[in-house]
Amino acid sequence: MPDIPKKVPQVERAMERLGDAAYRQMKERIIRGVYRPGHKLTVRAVAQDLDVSTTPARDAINRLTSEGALVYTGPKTVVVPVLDSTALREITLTRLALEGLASEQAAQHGTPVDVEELKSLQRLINSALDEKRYAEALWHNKEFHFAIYRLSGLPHLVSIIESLWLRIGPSLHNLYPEFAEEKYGVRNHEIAMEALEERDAASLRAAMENDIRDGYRRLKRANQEKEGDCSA
Amino acid sequence: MPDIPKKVPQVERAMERLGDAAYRQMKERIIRGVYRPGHKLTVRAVAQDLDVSTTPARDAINRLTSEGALVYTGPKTVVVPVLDSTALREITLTRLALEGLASEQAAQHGTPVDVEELKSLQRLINSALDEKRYAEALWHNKEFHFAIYRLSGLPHLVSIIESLWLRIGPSLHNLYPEFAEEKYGVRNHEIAMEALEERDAASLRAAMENDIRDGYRRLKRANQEKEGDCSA
DNA sequence: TTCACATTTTTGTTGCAACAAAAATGCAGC
DNA sequence: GCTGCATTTTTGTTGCAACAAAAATGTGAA
Repeated sequence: MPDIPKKVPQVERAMERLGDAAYRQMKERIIRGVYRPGHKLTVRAVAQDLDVSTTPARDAINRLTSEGALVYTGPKTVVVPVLDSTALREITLTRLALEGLASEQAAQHGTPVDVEELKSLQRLINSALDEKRYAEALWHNKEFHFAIYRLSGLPHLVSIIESLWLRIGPSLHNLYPEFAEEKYGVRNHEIAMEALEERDAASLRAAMENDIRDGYRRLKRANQEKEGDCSA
Repeated sequence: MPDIPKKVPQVERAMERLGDAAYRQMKERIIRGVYRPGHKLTVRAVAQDLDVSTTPARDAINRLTSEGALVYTGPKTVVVPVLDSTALREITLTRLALEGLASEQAAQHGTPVDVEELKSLQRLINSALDEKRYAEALWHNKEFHFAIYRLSGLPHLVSIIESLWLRIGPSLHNLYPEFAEEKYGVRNHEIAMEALEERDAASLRAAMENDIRDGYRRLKRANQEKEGDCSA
């Protein structure tokens, strides 16, 4: 008898599986730019962070890795990916295609109720910006975009777009300190809402594409400055 | 390091983790349409199938699930998703955007060597079709497409396209019996190769889009017939 | 200092057992 | 035949420990 009966831990609550919860929380943190690009993630550290055992933590890390949200830099080291300017450009290109498509489709399904919801989200963005709660502004910005994309009625597309946001999320980290000297994309959002109201697919797509390009420039600049800091 | 120390990592070849191997094999089977849509997957069955313990099997299933390649139909049941005509259309729409983009970019980077490789792949497709080895033809067809997409130099984009193929893969299962009365997309492939040779981005994109649309029609028809069988 | 090497620590992986819950099965009663 | 309910079987989840391999650290020499 190699093993003595082990003490079995009982988990009373488990509506959501621990692995899923860990995955979801990690995902949210990555999209929010909580982790600095290059940050190393270890199974045990994540487990301790989220207060679960190693199994769900490893589960979450593996899932995020096979989605490209995390990457291997060595046989035993998973890190939050560092996007160079090439990768940033590539993802932006893909975002333009996908989020442009979603916007176009959304224009055909939007209702006045949806526009109201967007306006409400925009108010949240504005007040967060006014009070310099940039992380919150960024989060509401994400919700604004996805509220539109969901209107497309194309759930597969939306989930793929989400995986793209997962990849650029870490770059937002560099944005935090000196974020948003000017209002972040407010004008584009206003145009987008107007276009949605008028069911103008081309305009909505253009507005969203503009917003994406705008964010891209901001991100590129922030990353360049960051690289400058490191090499200097 | 020009000098080689005595403790050299002899086994330089990547020791693949069991979880990764399981994931990769499952992925390949799904893309190839080995599993019938609706097929239920259990941890223990997969483990026995791939001759690993439950941990790597569960790992693979979880990863595929969070990528959308498998879906939950109950709290404890993961199945190969059944695509209805709406979902099929949505994925095709997304494929057109993404694979169209990849094709355009590929046209700008293709070399004569690449064209030769494509021709060689096309020969494999043709001979497989001639000898009615349809599964093989389908596989080479996938390689043909991705050989082009990889020329785009956009690895993120390619990996996202792969996740889309993962979602339509199961539908290919319905295609197997009466597959390919006519030659599958041969004409489109020929045009694509010609366009690549001439670095004609628009033509290459058009050819690939045509191929996708062609496959879509075929798939739609096969699925309808399948549904007809079930309800009859 | 810097480099190379040996030692220690950290870390991912894997198999397994026990549990809880879902799915399958049996069975009685109609 | 079918339906509803209780029982049995199947199944996913989770924590854990042992192991191997990689990373970190220490050490000493030039």
